[in-house]
Amino acid sequence: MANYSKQREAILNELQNRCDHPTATQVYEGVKKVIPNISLGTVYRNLASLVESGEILSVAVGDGKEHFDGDKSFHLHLHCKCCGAIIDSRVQPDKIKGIAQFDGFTPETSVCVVYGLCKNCNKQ
Amino acid sequence: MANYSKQREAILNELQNRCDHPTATQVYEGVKKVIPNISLGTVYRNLASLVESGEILSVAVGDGKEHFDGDKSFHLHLHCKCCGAIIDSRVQPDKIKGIAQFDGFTPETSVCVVYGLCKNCNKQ
DNA sequence: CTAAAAGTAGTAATCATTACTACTTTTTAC
DNA sequence: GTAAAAAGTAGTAATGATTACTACTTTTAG
Repeated sequence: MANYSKQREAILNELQNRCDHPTATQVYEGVKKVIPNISLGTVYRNLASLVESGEILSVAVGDGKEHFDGDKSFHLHLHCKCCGAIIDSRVQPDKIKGIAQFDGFTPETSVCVVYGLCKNCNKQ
Repeated sequence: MANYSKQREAILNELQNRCDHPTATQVYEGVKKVIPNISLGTVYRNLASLVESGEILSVAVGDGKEHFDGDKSFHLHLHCKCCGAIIDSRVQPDKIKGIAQFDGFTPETSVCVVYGLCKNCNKQ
């Protein structure tokens, strides 16, 4: 079977055993406890391939870093522009504008991105 | 009045006169036609302050660059993982999962981020 | 078992973004 | 209007996340 390595498995495990949205560096720090001499490049490569294969999600909030999420169920990400926290919210997407009353969060703007293949790239 | 400069005005203009989602560098290239010796740092600084003041939106799709959007009305961003295109869609957010039939786009995953202030930062 | 394929560690390079400094424009107070 | 303070800018250097590269190790397929 392709795509096996204990590094890849440890990275996926690390991500599924935590409920936050770590960056590549944070995943690296965590996995190091299991595989002390793992390389940061290996973490980046495997995270990218796990996103590609749909096993994890990539969350871009605009802080210059890519964050990763092991929870693939649909939920909103509340991003605090002050402290940088990323908070999960189970509010349905059609309620985005009325989100204020939930989670003690004051929303200002929201951006939704759907990932996939456009018409042209589909043909190829 | 604070916050005035012809550079800032030209940057806002550039963004509102195009219907795509340019990066800071692309905005820089465009504004250069009006103000040839504008500095890239000035573009970054003003884009950040325009986002801060809510005059434009920042769109992070996870390609390592920050994109900007002069259209503040709510709409989805369809991001093609193959060619990198960012396509606007007027599909309502509660229809995200049924988006396939629109726009000739094949969706795989979607991530929504709401920007604002969390409970703790609200208090300060 | 053994050669090809895939994956890895470690390091160097890339590139978007930010920081910094000396200079210019705008604002404010008289 | 004018002069000092405040805000903004150009240009360059620095930072930091991510990617590329190379020699080496592990896994897979026959």
